[in-house]
Amino acid sequence: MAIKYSRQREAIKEFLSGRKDHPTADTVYIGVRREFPNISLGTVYRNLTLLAQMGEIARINVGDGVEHFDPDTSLHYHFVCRDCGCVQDLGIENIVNINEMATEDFDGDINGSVTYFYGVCGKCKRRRDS
Amino acid sequence: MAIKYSRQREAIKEFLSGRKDHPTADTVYIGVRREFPNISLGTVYRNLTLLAQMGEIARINVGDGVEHFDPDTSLHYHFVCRDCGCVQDLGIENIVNINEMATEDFDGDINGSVTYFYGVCGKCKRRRDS
DNA sequence: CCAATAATAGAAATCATTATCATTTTCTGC
DNA sequence: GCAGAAAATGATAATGATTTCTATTATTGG
Repeated sequence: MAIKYSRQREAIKEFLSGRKDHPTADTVYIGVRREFPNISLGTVYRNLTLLAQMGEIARINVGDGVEHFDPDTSLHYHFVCRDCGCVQDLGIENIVNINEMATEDFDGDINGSVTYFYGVCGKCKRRRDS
Repeated sequence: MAIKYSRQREAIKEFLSGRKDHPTADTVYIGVRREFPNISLGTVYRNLTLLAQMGEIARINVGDGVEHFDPDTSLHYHFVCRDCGCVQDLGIENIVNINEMATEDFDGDINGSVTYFYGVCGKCKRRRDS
């Protein structure tokens, strides 16, 4: 099944491009509808899945029951606010040797890991203080 | 809303107790049905949520779309097999200073983190080799 | 331009989880 | 033990995110 161009897929890519807020499929849907008023939610899901498979975007599952999408596929870490649920990038370095550490005393192979951080984001923190 | 004893809740706790396979709600349901043939799946979910809130068990979300439950609430790490989907405990030490590391250059507060490891479990590895 | 094949919109289906509600259990004080 | 209040249950309906289905439309290579 060779992949063919689609304007909707381009619009989805364009919508995500440069974003730092890790939108959900529904957010993408609402956003892209400005340009394609009758795009289908199914089309959004299909293309997000396709783009993730092609490695053009990343799916991130932070445990809030909804899938988020990130145009930045480079290795970096995410923070999730327990107050507002926002998902932000963190500027820390790669956690060294973590996969190798984990492989000790384990009889399978470990080739990946994912770490999420939780707490209160700056905005919610300031709102609490006031 | 004071909590009252319930035989079903005890059976659920008993079923989980000592388990290392991190069952899902459905697995617990099927298991507990041996003793309570007409327990409701809703009751299972309600009690798993309750037990997790009370800190007697842990909910774990490894990104496979289903919630898993762990009677071991101590800090430890989990491995998820990309082949069979099984979830196993890992014997590694606490990843030092990870939350403090992450807090640098971040304007909110970080007070928790979760790390999952992915790969091929021992059983699937041996099956592949043969 | 045309046929083939992939992609779409819209809707229905699926799957995990939660909510509702009438009935049953548990518990507390007599 | 017993009554009554409160919580828990079972059965089922409802929800919400995601996937699948299908007839129609768009893309593409020749």
